[in-house]
Amino acid sequence: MIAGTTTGVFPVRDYDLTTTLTCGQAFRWERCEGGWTGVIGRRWVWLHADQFSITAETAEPVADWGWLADYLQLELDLSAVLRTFPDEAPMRAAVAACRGLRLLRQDPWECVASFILSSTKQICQIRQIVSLLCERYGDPLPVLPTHAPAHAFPSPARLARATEAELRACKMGFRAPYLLGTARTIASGHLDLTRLQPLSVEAARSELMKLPGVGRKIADCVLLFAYGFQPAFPLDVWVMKALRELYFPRRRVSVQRLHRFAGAHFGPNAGYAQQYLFHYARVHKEPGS
DNA sequence: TACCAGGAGAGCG
DNA sequence: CGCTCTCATGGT
Repeated sequence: MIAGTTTGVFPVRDYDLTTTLTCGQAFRWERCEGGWTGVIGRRWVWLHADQFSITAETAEPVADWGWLADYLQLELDLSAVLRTFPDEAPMRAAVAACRGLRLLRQDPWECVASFILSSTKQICQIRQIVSLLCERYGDPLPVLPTHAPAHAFPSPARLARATEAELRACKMGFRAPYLLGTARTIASGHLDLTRLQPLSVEAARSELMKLPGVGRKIADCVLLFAYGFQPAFPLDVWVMKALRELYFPRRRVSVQRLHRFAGAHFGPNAGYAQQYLFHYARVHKEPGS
């Protein structure tokens, strides 16, 4: 006898589901009937939230909701994280603008593959590419009646069997050989993403940067969004611009110096602070999504 | 139209 | 080293 239910209700505080799912850390969530549909691992799920709880509906009975609690980081005390941010005007403004923003805990392979596709792409385009990739190479998943078909994120082995031309047809352009090379490296067992968690952040970063198409920035995204390494501080064009304007006005500052500043200035949850600065910069300077 | 987008890697001096 | 150029594609 299998105990299980297709509906889970989880009490939360300070959790803005919409901001969390759309702030540029994950690329697969779609608006649906006042909530969001997406895929976590090999499970399709429909999420909706009110002020006090998040409700999840799945297509198949769930006996243990740990996978969802882990992905959404439901047990994290956000206020404790925010208290570690430096007490200063820029961070107060960012926190005020991003109330309830959380960091997810994503699958490392999906995260590294997605961010390889992210380089010099707008978030809406990354979403399109990832969507095409899943549609064409991901296994179909059961969904609730009346919902659109859903697919798992394609495995490294599946993408390793594709050709560069086939991947380019998913509109990823020059990123195709990077994704293919990384898929083949993972599929061959030459690099095992499941063995990075115990490493130091520096060691884990240098492992990730062995993958083609993965430099410092993408490695830091994976360290932060998939493994939860808080010293990881992805420095993209938005965050660099924000740091320069907020902390180094009218001065020329190298990327290396920005990294050193971030590591020293933002405290034990620097990665979290980074995502607040990223989203703050985008919502205040970008008219569209 | 010109410029930009959650960059990385190769080639240069 | 650090700098510049290229890579593909689509949005603004």
